[in-house]
Amino acid sequence: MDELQGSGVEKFSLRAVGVAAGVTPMAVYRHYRDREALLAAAGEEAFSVWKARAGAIKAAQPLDWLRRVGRAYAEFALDEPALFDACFVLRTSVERLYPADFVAGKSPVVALAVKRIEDAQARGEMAPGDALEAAMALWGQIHGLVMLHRAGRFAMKRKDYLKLCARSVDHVLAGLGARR
Amino acid sequence: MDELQGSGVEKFSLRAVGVAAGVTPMAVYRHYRDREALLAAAGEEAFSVWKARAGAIKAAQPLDWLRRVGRAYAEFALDEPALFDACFVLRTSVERLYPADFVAGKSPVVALAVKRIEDAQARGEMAPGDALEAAMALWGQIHGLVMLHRAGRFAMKRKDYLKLCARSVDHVLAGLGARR
DNA sequence: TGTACATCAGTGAACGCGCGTTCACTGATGTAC
DNA sequence: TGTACATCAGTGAACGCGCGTTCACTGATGTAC
Repeated sequence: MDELQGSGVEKFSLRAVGVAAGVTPMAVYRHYRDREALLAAAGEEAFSVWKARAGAIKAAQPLDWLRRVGRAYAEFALDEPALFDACFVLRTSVERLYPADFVAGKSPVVALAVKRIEDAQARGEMAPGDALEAAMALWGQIHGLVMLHRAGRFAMKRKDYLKLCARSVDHVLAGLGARR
Repeated sequence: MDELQGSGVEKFSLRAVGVAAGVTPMAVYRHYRDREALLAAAGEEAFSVWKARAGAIKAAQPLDWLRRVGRAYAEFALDEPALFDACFVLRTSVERLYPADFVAGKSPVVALAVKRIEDAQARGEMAPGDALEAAMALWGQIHGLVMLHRAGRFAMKRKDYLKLCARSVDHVLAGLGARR
């Protein structure tokens, strides 16, 4: 994980991992079938880091929670780009498929978001509608801004970038009939 | 370009390009300084394909134009994933930086979008506000859904996926105070 | 309690692969006088 | 009009590199009798 975080997904080789672990690259094969299996395991670990970050968010109001998780998503991408890639960019990791797997609640964070959206809708703080689709719109928004950032499109200070993200997420929330 | 479209960005090697062109890989060096220069040139070409697609959109109403260009963006990603990557994912291509380069109108399609948004605002069809930031929110939305699709998150027919994208873009437009 | 053996983590050399790039070259085409 | 030379596109062998993976191995640790 240190090696993944430090050098990124592209440089993630068995040799590099071996050096980082103070061990011969071949030692990896004692624990994982091959490179793919190791990367999948690293992806699981990376995802649990994201889950911990998302799980640490406490907010009384559903809309606040949604805003904060959006911010946490962007911060995760800025702080741990390699882990973010392992979670949300690489195709090798265990992917959840829209809509089936999300309806089934297999994506823990999306499931939480759907719940908050349904809460907000029940309270009259958001317009009624497909909560899962609303969650995907919010995810899509923050994911897009993050990927554009990753592609080097933003020349902004971290703080300003995060504010821009927040305003964009607010636009989506407003479009979903959110109050305020 | 055939090789890029056919095999994707990852497999884009001088050797593969040589084979595709019916020529020795070394022949490339007669025309380009190195691999990076060739890829940059291919990126330019890819971007002109996107510009042509975007330029072909004719719409009387600004909001219609914005919806259609969003759809065209998703279709471009689905039809020509490698060209899309060369335009919007790779860091090697000539990147425009937000906000400076976009304010200066260096990104032709974003410049068009800003113009339409300003038109719509002037007509009272959108709420007043920072037009460039509105354009980035729209771009972010469609880009995010495209990148999630690229990461294998959607198990949907093309048509249904495009409809989902359209609904998400509409949410953003609604959040930006668009009529209808 | 002591011995034989299995299990285990890790080693180190070597393999074949595809890559970008170097180098000296060939042969055709254009151009100046 | 003919010749000498420069320019040009492309060749083919070779380089060093990092990669995943194979193979046979070593030496320590655990365990059964």
